[in-house]
Amino acid sequence: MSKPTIIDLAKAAGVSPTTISHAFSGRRPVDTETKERILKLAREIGYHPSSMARGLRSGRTGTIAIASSMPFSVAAGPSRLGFLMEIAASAAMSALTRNIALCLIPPLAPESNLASLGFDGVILVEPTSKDPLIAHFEARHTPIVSIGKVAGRTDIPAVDLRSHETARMMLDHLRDMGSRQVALIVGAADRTSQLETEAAYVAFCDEGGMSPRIVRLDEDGGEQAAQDATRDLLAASPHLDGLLVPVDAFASGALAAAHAAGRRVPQDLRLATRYDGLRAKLARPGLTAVDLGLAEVASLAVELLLARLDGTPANVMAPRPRLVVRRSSDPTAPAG
Amino acid sequence: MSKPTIIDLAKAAGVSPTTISHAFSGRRPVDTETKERILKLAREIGYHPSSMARGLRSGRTGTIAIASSMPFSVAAGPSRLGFLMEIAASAAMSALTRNIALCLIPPLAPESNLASLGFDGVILVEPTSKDPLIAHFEARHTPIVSIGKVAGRTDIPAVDLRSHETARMMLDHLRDMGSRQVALIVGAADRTSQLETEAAYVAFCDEGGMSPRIVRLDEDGGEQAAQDATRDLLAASPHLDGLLVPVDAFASGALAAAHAAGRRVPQDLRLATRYDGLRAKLARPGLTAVDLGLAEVASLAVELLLARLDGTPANVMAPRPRLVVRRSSDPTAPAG
DNA sequence: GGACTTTAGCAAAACGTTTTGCTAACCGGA
DNA sequence: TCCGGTTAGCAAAACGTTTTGCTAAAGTCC
Repeated sequence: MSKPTIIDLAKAAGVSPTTISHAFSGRRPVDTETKERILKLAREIGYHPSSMARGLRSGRTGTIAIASSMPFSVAAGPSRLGFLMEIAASAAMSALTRNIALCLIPPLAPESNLASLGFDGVILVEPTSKDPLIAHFEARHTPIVSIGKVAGRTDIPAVDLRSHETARMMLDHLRDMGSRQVALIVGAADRTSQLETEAAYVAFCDEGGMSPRIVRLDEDGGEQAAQDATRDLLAASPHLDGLLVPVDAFASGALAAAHAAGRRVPQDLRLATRYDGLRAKLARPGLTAVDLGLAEVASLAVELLLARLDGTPANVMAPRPRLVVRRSSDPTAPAG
Repeated sequence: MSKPTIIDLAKAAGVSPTTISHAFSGRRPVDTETKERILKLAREIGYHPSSMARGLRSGRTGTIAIASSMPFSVAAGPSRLGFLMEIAASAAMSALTRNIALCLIPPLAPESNLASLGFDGVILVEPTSKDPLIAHFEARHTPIVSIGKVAGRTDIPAVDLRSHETARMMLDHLRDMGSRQVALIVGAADRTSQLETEAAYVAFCDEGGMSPRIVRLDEDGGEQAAQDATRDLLAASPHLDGLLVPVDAFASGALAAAHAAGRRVPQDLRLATRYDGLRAKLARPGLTAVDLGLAEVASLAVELLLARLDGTPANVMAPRPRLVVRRSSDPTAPAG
């Protein structure tokens, strides 16, 4: 006996398929007693409406996707995985409560294979402005929303990650803790979070009369690249006493370089990073970081996408970021 | 202009829909020249076959799911997230190369909402033998494969994680490094990996004339529970000089407790854990762990599920686990 | 130059829903 | 008794594919 269809159920209940459909969808009134009989019977024979047949009729697959185009070494390596997956897990929950399945599009998915899959919409995590995934889905008329605004693309609804505010919060904190010469180590891609961070940093330097020192690293390089760059930076600029390193993998590398160079953290050199993931928590000393409220960000992104599917998109703000102070910047912070 | 259908393309190419279908699927020969014309035209007008229509006809959704029933605090908290997500990311890649989408079923998904989603099959990550997810999908006739065998369920095709071998490898290593009294701290659920680890441990103790000392912890407790339990354990058994702690979150806690109790790791107390994730790498000292080859495990699971869908399931072995020795057990291991 | 086989393609019937009229029965009011 | 309105339900047409026979036309063999 294969899966029962709406016809089987209709026969069993002695009504027409139409009535079954209405009983489930509620789009037309059905006699209460009949409806209950139908639902009970459905449970008994194990009937579940076929998502494909429904989708074919309604034009929706009931499936959305989430993707990040980060380089694989950053995205799938341990460093970025946390960030992306923390979002994905929350988004999946959020979607599921609306009877929508969330698919994972792995980084570097060969475009050709994406083609045949049908998603109602897609969430892009911090795409760059020229991201191939944007082009891909736009060509396919798949609605996009992004987590983090896309530079120059105001037409893509986004959850604003407040990166300017986040950066400013960290910089002010470093200053309050005593740093007078802060450098910035950042990824080279033109993600909005990095652009806004740079802007906030330049403004910060301006106000404090510092000369800005920005190091841009290829995201592919990961921890090791950051360690090398930081070694050189510290050698060239011995007066540095603060380091803003938004990418957590880079922060790990910077911390290692600081140790190697004999700088005491946080006494000689204060460090802060953006994503408050496992890396920040487990580093010694723990890395001062920012709680971005990713669970809520993910929920907002799902809601935003659904709103977009219904034709009423409206940009939305991430929850206010919250500084998590640890020993990498504040010697009085609790250990652990 | 809405999405072009096979009919539009057929008209444009001056052939019947049948021919289009064959041109794409290759199930019947089509004149090479005609086929090329069709494919070219398809690209031009932006035709993509509808996955739903296809699915409706063929009975496949082209979507598989991956789920873990780990308690949320363990699964979605930073501790287990790495393990699950490392698998999920690889599985997604693997599925995508076969034109299949991988959906994420978040831990603790309310069953009611799972109901309406149609998956061709599902991969369960280390389910317990009485896992509600198993019951759920079996009731729905959704084919299941699991990563890690399911105790008492030889009918569920599984990727054998070789947990007995893995445990033995770690125990032998601890002995070789000088441990004479090794305790085991393990999760309380009846996952095969834990059962096999216990069995291996008991056999190991037997051979070496040790009296086994097993602490079973509720997986919900996370790092803190492990820290508390380890504190008590070390106080009660001061002669302990080795600790096998397969769950990496527990291992973090155990390490903290060891430090707090003034035990030097690895000189007084050697420690090993199973999953070689961020935790093991970042701990100080680094935790000796096992490279389980999760990327390959995930691929195997996808292949296994696909084989099961085609009716030819056959259990399969994970790649041979590989010990990653770090300072938590071997003082001569390289730092970092 | 027949009798086969191969090749290239078409028509039509599924697949399991949702949606859109439509009908028949019933109700209350005038 | 008739009329408008409500209620409960049905029949049939989509939705966009894949699949199964079928038909011509062309090639192959003796």
